[in-house]
Formats: sequence, C-alpha cells, structure tokens
Amino acid sequence: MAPKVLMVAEKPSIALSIASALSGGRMSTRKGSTDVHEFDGMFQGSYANFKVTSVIGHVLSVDFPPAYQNWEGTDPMDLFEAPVLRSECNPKAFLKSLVLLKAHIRRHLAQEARGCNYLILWLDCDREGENICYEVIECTGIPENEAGRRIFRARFSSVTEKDILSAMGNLVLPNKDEALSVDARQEIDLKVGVAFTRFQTRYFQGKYGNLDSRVISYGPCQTPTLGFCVQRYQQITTFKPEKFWSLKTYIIKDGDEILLEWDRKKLFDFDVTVMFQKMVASDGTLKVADVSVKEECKTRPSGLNTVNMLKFLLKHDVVLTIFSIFFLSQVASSALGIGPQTAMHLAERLYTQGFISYPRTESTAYPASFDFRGALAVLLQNPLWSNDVRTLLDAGFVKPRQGHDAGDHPPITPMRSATEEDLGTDAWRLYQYICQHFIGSVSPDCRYTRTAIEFTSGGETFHCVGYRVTYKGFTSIMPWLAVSENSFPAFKKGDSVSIHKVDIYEGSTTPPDYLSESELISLMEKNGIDIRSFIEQQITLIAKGKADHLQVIEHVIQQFMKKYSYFVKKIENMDALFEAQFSPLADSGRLLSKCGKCGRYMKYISTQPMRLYCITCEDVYYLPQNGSIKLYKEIICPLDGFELLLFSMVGPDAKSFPLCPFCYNSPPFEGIDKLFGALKIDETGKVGKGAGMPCSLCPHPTCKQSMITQGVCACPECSGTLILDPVSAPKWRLYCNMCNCVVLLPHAAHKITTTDKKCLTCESTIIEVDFNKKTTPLQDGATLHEGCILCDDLLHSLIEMKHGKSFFMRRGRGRGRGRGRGRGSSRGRGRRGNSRYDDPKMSFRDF
DNA sequence: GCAAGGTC
Repeated sequence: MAPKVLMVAEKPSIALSIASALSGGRMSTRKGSTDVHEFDGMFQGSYANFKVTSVIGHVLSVDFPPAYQNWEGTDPMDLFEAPVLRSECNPKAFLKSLVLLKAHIRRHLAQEARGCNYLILWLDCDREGENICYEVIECTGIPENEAGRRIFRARFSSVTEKDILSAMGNLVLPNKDEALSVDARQEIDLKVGVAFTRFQTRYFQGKYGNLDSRVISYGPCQTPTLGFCVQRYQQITTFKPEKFWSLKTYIIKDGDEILLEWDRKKLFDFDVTVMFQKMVASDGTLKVADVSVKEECKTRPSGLNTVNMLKFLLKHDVVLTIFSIFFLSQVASSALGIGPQTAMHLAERLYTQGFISYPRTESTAYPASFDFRGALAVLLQNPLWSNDVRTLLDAGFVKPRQGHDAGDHPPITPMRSATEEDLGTDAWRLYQYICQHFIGSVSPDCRYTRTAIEFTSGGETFHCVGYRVTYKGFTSIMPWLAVSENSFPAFKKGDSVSIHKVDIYEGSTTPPDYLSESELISLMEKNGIDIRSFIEQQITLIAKGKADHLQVIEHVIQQFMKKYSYFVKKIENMDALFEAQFSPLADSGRLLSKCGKCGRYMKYISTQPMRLYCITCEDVYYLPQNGSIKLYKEIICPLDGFELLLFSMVGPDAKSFPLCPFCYNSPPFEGIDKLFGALKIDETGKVGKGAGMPCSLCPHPTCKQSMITQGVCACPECSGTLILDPVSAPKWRLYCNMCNCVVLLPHAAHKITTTDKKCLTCESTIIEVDFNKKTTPLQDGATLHEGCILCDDLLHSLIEMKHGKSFFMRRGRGRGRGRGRGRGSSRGRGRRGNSRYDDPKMSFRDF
C-alpha cells in the first residue's frame, strides 16, 4: 500500500498554497476543523498519498492549574514556583468563530494522523513556528524521537512554488532548542505577568476614585513600552521654553536675496547677540574666506527588515498621544496612515499569497548565494519600474550595502509581480515600497557635489551650502531619499560682497512632539524593551543550544522573584505617585462612567432604584430598572459628553440597548416624552415613573448609536422602529424600540451594519451583511451583501421574527399583534418618511 | 479578572 504523508501548515491559507504547489493544482479538498487537501505524488522515491492541512496558530497554551486560579487564596509570590499546565488554546471571546475552530484542532490532527506513515511540518520558519511543530507532533501522537525517520521539517522563506518545491526536496529536522526557548518564554511571561498584575491590581483596587482598577495589568512588553510614552509625556509637560536669538544675514547676488547661516547658530543672551549684530553691521562687507567643493555619495540601502519597513510606513503618519498616564490613544493624523498592526497584517497577506518573502525578519544582509538576478527578473513585468530593472539587468546591478545577518530570514524581498488591482490600495502601497526598496538596494549609489562657501565679517563667520546631483543612482527609484538641489551663488575665494541687512531673529525652544510610533519602534530597537530584552537574551541562549532550558527558566524566575519582593516592599513609592494623580475613593458605589459636565467618574448605585450619582455635580441620573448595566465601549454622547451605558435585560433572548444617562433622564428633543421604564423620585419623595430616551429612540441624525442611523424599518407589531442590536453578534438581530418584537437576521454573519442608503421601494434602511466565509449563501464564496431586509429576496428568506422579553412600559399591549399590515401614517415621532408603511411588502405575514 | 505569542 502506498505510504501516507500528512503535512501541517500554520494557517489554512498556507496549507492551500503548499498543496497547490506540490500537486500542480490537481488535488481534492474536504472540509474539517481546517480544510484538508489531498493528492498523490512521489515521496522518497515511491508513490505516496499526501494530505495537507493546517492548525490556526498555537494549538496549546500555558496556564496555572485550577488551584492557583483563585486570586484570594493564592499569594502571587507562589505563582513563580507553581507548576504550569499546557492545555488547548482558549482564545479571547471576541474571536468567536475561531474558538469553535480552534477547540477541535487537537482532535482534528489526531484524526488526520491516524494511519499516516510520515509527518511533514510546514509551520512558519521562526521560533514560534518551531514550537508549534512540537505541539503538532504531540497532537498526532507520533513519538518525537521519530524525527528524521517519520517526522520531517520543511524550511521555506516564502510561499512561492519555487521555495515550496525546494523545501520539499530538502527536508530537515525540527529544531528542539528553538521550540524549548518558546516554552521558556511562555512560562516566564505567564508567571511574571500574572504575579505582578494580581499584586498591583489588588493593592490599588478600591483605593482611588478615578482609577479604573478592575485590572491594572503588568507585562514585560507593555509596561516598558508605556514607560517610553510616559517619559516623553513628562518631557513635554515639564518643558520650559527658553528664548534664544540669532543673526540673519542677507546678501543680494544676481538679483536674488540669499540668507546666510550663522556659525554660532543661536545664543541665549540677547545683549550678546546685539553686540555681534553691531560688529557685523559696522563692517558692512562679507569676505569669501573659503569655497570648498566636494564630491559626495549617498549609499544605496541594505536589505529591508521588519523594523525599517514599519518605520518607513509610519513616518509622519500616525502619532501616539498620551493624555494621561493611564489613557493611551492613537490619533491617526493622515488618511494614508498605515499603523504597525495593519502594516504587519498586510505584509502577512502579501507573504501568504506569495508576493513577498517572510516579513518578520531582523536581517538586512542577504545570504551570499542569493539570486539577485532572478529576483530582479520577476519585477520586469511591471511597467512602473521595468525600465529601471531592465537597465540593472543589462548594465549590471550591485549587491546591496552590507547589512546585518541576524541568522533568521533573508531581508523582505518581492517574490512575484503584482499590480494595484491585484492587491488593493493599502497592500499595494506596501508592496510598491518593498519593490522600490529592493530595486534601490541593488542600484548604484547616488553621487552629488556639495559646495560650501564660508564668509567672514566683523570677526563672525557665516556660510551657505549648495547641492548638485551628478548621478541619481538608487534615488531615482526611491525618490523620497533624493538629495535636494538648491540654487546657489557663484563665488570664489577672496571675493567680497556687501551685506544687504543683518536682522536679529528671536525664537524660543519648543518641547519635543509626542512620541511617534516610528520613534517608539526605534527606541524599542535601540534599548530592547528593558525587561523584555533580558528575557529575550536569556531564551536566545536556549534557542542556540547554549543553555539548558530548565536552568534558564529557573534562573530568570529567581531574578523575577527578587524583583517581585522588592516591588512589594516598595509599593508605597508607587502609591505616592498614584496619590498625586488620582483622587481617593468616596465611601460607596462603584465608579462606572464619566459625567459629561465635570468629566469625573460617576458612582453607580445598584440598589433599587438603580441610578448614577455624580459626586462633583451632585446630580442623580436614573437608569432603566431590572437589568444589568455596564459601560458601553467608552463612547461619548455627542450631545452632552456623557459616557454611554449598555443596559441588558436578564435571560435568554433578552434585549440590550445603549443609552446616555443624561439624555435618558432629560430627553433633549421635543416630543420624546413617553415613559420607557425610567424611574424618578417625585416631589413627595415617592418613586414614580420618569421620562426615558435611550439611544434607540434618539433622533440624532448622525450619531452612530441613534435611531436614525441604527433603525432599519417599522415594527410590524406596533408603532415602533426596528433597531439593529449592536451587541447581538453572532446572533444578529433587530429589536423594536417600543415593544418586544425581535427579528433574527442571518445567523453567524461576520458583521452586520446599517448603511446610509434607503430601499427605493419601501424606504427601509439598506443593511450590509458580511457573511462568514464558510457558510455564505452567496455565489462564488462572496461574503459581502447589501440589501433591504424586506425587498431583497435573499435577505428576506434569511430573517425570522420572534418575541423577546418586553422591557418597556408599553401601552395597549393587546393592540400590538395583528397590526402588522396596512398601518396608517400617523406613527412615530421623528422617524423617516411614512409613506412606506402602506407598501404590502412591509408586511411580515410570511413569518 | 492576569502575559505574550500565534491565528482570523
């Protein structure tokens, strides 16, 4: 019988590429936890059956045993020496579709491995990938010591047919040392992170009013990074501007006014500056003391690594702003801005699709054997740079400037030709840069002439400098690095020229800007990130086989235990800093959301009647009763600046809706005066019913939470409007803002949003559904679909009506049902056009 | 309720 070969990649897309390359496209695919591609071919000289499948990142992760999960019963110090368990990954809840998939990967691998003679590991070629190799081996049940006999590792740096075939022809062994180094990292990160986080959270919990102390997390990566940001923030806030003065000396040459640079640049003493000005002015003439002409050269770049790629993209684009020590926010300052996360996403995609080589590399040096000619030839197809590439291939290219070989992957290099249409705007920008960088790196250096003229007058020296490019070299393909030329006066040594004027310029020093992400990346690169670099350097010893992993873990943990006990002993020092920043907690009530008037957190009083109290403004805001309330995404009401809350009924199918505490109590629009469950204390002190306007009744025209933007169509049951429930994913639904009617939307859609378009037939809001890739009802696997839930046949066939639990004090409940059709136009306040209600299609009679 | 590192 033909031997069976199982191959496992790190992600489904790579499994597909590998199978396509090895089978020449002739394969069959069946569904599983992840897809399995099958084909026949040759392995080790004989005919074999292949199947290629994948994991989805790590299969296993580490955690403490249950006994250590209890915050109360566990001293964080004990965590350092606690055992750790490896169990199946449990990704965060927001990745719901992944949870379902990942939960079964272990079983999937075990099943697929049954009866297989060989296992070939196609995980990404980095330390994490090496570690996942051993997770996969464990799941398949094949003994680890079969490495070299039944287990092999395929090493590749790009997902191209060439690389895949060559990896298949040169199978190696998985690297246990690198895998162990990741085990060590995982254990250290877990222990350090959890111990410090638990301790400082518990210490600060309930101590300060305006500190959100649900969790005060500590991590060897995030904390030092925050440190850099805070350090810069401190520099900015403590900055004292200083006045300075300088001389601006002008001459006129060939009719042009030219400003000369003063060699002293600037002085911090006004009187002294005036003295120099007088000396120069009384001389009145500048003598040309020296003219130097130098041929200079700007060298081509070395290969591109990840950090440099990110730095290029970030330059001027995104600024990291800190407005308080504990609140970080990103301000995108340019429409073109690609943040590091997006950039790496795009790069990952380009790699997966075979357009570029592996994008996570530290190396800027190419291996000696690298085929530059082949890599260049690929780029001939694109007219944007085909001329440059043709010239390089014909007239000879140079090797990139000598870079650094970190021993990981070659620099990021284009592998396939692509056009903007193939990739989409953002991915294209990134790809274009990678191509330009690569072509630039094998182009000649740029050469230019630098001319400097030195003038003297009254004992002071001035100068001007001019640049003239003699050969563009690599700067023609990388124009952003071009040497800028300037117009320049012709002088020779000994000439003299009269001074046109000498002015005093007064300026003042300015604080540095907020730390930009590119600066942050440079800082991280330069310093390592403190603490992280220590761990990194220790585990590298394991990866390189220079240290035993158990000893390294033991050593590092010992170090951190010492740091931890020092931290505990000195926590008052940290507390002193917090005291200066935060205000003490008042006696009762949990702080929940910010008041729009004073900006401080308001207290949530959970005893009936549920309400918010602002200590500063001494105001009370009643909330809907009989449900739970929590902060809603820190979104702020555009009308009054109060933070929105999310109210949820209890029980299955219970609805939830956002509200602004201020609007809810004092509806800002006329006519919104009905009772919707809010309570109010009347003059006699008795609890009565108050007014209430949640966002689902708000006629604000543009706010993303309002009835206007979230409303879809009229309720078939009452005079209300059906609103898209923003937190109902993945069981997306509409709920009526007046009665208990619920409409279930297509199941398991990835995302459903309202658009600003209206149905031409019935004026309902057009919704956009992003179907799940796997379950999409659309043809050709398309996932995006826009339409009216009533008039679009597809959407209409996928929706279903239900009744949820009512949360409003509705009037005339009995009238509700059966009123679904032929309603008049006298309904609703402030809702859009009413004529649509007469259209028979508005009816839900098909339900 | 905690980290950081994979993945979508």
